Amino acid sequence: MSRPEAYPITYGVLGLLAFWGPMSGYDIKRLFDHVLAPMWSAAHSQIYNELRRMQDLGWLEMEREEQESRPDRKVYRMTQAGHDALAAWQKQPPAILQLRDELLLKVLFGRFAPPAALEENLRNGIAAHQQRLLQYREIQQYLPVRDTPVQASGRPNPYATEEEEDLYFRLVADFAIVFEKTYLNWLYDALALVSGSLEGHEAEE
Amino acid sequence: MSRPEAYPITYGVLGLLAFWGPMSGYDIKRLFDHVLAPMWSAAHSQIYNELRRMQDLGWLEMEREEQESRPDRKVYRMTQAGHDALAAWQKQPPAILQLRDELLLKVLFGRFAPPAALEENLRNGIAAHQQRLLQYREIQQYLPVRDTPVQASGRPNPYATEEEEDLYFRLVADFAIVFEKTYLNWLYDALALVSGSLEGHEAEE
DNA sequence: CGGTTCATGTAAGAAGTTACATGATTAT
DNA sequence: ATAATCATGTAACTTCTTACATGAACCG
Repeated sequence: MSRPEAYPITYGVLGLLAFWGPMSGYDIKRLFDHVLAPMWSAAHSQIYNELRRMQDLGWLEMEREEQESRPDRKVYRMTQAGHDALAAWQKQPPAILQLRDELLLKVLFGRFAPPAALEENLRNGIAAHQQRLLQYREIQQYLPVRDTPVQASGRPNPYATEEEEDLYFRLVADFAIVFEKTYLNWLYDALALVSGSLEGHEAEE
Repeated sequence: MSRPEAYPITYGVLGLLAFWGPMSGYDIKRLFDHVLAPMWSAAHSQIYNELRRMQDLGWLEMEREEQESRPDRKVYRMTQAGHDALAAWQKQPPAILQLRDELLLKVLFGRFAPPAALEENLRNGIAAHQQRLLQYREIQQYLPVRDTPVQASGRPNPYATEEEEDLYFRLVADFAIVFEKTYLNWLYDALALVSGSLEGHEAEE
């Protein structure tokens, strides 16, 4: 076991299955887009790969649901080995975050940017991150609550607002929001320094 | 030109060459580790690949410096095409940041963690990011200033403290610091919620 | 005597993106 | 009409990490 058999993205998929119960790759892709992205995105191709990988590892079982006029749904369900793997992953130390932000890289070498270019990139960054902040605030209001009990063939219900709330989802949503605020405030400052313009803005508390 | 011929990491290397003047892959690796990491790290193998790629693109010229008892140094120098490429890159819109933080993922699925595991991961995260904050504060005090004029065979001097300071390096260093502070404060809160312990800490202003 | 620095590279694998591919249904 | 949704997959490529490989010099 010197090389790991699974990777962060694998456990992202596994965690969603653990939380919401059995579902198809297509369902997982939608959850990824709503719950994990933009924190951690995944293409559908990658999700299907991870599902097959975990099936091979014995962490998931697949059941084919036949449908008329549409491709069969392949519904994946965790095995005991899958639950064990998820818990074992939680005991391993995570890699330390690398930001790898292209905008930051462009600012770093801003000395070599045509004057208008950096300013435009900063403005676009502000627009994009303002939108994200709004997105996160919406997610925060509709925090996911799993169906209880989870049913075999039931579709996941990511946006139920009643029942118990998950402390951990709340924590991560909070982080996403403070991060975006911090980033936005820095972007405003950077833009002001670069362009010497811009008066009022609205990210800080 | 539907597919790009170069990528963020390519311009990371190119920007360092633009700033500090001609140097070898080995020199660039050291600069990466001090200036860009932990914001954006690169293995030496990757840097050597990027150098060859850019040489093929005509963005760099290589000159071999012979040495006794050591492998030759290959010193890379930017061409006009290289300068043009760097400026052109600055005009392209950057990809929006994805955090992809494994610790965040583990917190998100904290419900499936053995109680002590999450707490330990949070504590280790705090230690790691405290160390980073210190690192960034040191870097901030020794902000890089390029040699003027840049000399053909001169070794780069990343830690000169006299002469003009670069506004953009300062901006990025500032961001790194506010980011680490924000993250640390969140980690403290998360740990407090998860473990119900921990009184005093020292990241907030 | 052992570890770090100097200096370069190859190879393999794992991670992630984008494009290609199909085809019916449903909503605007 | 046409776009989005449902539903799955393959292929190609880029990105990034880790391991393998060599070998002298220098510092403690």
